[in-house]
Amino acid sequence: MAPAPPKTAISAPEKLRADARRNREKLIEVAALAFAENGVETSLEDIARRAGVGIGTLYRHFPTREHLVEVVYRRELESLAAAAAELSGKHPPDVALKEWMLRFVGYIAAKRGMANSLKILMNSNSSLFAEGTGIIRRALDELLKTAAEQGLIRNDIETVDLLHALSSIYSMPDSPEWRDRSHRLIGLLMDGLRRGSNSG
Amino acid sequence: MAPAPPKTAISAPEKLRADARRNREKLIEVAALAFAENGVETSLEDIARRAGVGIGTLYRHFPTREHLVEVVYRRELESLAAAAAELSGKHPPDVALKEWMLRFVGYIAAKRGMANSLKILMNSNSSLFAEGTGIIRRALDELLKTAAEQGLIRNDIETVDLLHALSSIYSMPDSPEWRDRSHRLIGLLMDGLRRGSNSG
DNA sequence: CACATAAACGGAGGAGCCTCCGCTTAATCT
DNA sequence: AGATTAAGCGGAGGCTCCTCCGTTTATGTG
Repeated sequence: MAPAPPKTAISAPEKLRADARRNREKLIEVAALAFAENGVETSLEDIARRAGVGIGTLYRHFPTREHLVEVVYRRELESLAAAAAELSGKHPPDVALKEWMLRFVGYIAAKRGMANSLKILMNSNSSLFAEGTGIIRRALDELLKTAAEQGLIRNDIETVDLLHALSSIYSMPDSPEWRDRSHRLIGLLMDGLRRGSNSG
Repeated sequence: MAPAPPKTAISAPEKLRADARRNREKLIEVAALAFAENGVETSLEDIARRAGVGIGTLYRHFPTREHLVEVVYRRELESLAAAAAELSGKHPPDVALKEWMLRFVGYIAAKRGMANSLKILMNSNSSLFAEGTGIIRRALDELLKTAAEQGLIRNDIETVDLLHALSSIYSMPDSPEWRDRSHRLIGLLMDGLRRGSNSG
């Protein structure tokens, strides 16, 4: 029996010709927009068109719709995680934490419309989901640790619990007030986090 | 809030024009064959063609592929259940029971190839699955009861346990011997069932 | 039987999926 | 720089999906 090839090609661009890499990036970029606008059911031909490449090129890079969705999804999570480090460099730890939570919540809210499609994806590739939450958890973990070390927040908080609290806005009705609500939620959480810290 | 309409139109043909009913029946019949041959992914246009109707007619009767699959699936289970009564009329209870088990096993085996598609269907409409197992369970229940009453088999057997034992061939590799194996399995089960009966 | 009419038919058409393969071009070699 | 070549491109083409609507027909009525 031949050894099974890896089940998912985890977006390993490696050695691509310059034009190929350009097209690939452009496709991911356009796809991210399109998915956000119209959900993961958006026509692939449309994405190719908007990216200015032929449909054949799209399919060469991403053999199935799922491949493309997966890469886009991973990108977004990674950039969300990267934002944590970036914010840490620009703000005091507690402010960085709050800012990041705001971004997180915004990201989650944007995904609300495609809940169904996402669930299907997660179902068919649950390792992706596990990986995704791992990435995010580590980012938040780092933010919490830094803030706690400087005594700006308490240090007895479980990262996953906070993550869970934040994720609750996912199930919020799609009203125009979601932004206000989520801001209040984050304010509340920050208050709770500061309570009991050295400085509180 | 308006009362939600029934989620699945449980194949209620009711008052259809004669030609409409004919077409509907023909479509179901052809679809059953096609699904058995090529799985539930068979082209719907092909099914319409083979049934001698236009594609529009197919879609009028079955708005989605799932509707069609559901109706076919239910038909098959119902006819399997009906076979129980029929066999009871033709054979002594224990023979009827054995015959029916053979049919059941044959039916299950036929579905093995489309395990994946079926799982998807079940997922999206689990009440259908529940109903299906209910129908079958009742049929087997009746067979067991009759045979037990006449002292041909023991009476301390749980229907669901027997059903479970029979279903095990579902996971049998698709070898050419599956028929022999399933016959041996049924022989074994029958022996077990007779053991401890009044006549044994 | 003939007529009216609502029910049902059916297939053209627009859109998307995905593959295949002749053409283009970036990268490499001399 | 020019030649070589394989990596990459892209869109035509074959297929399916599903809708829409002009045409046909079953059926109840006079």
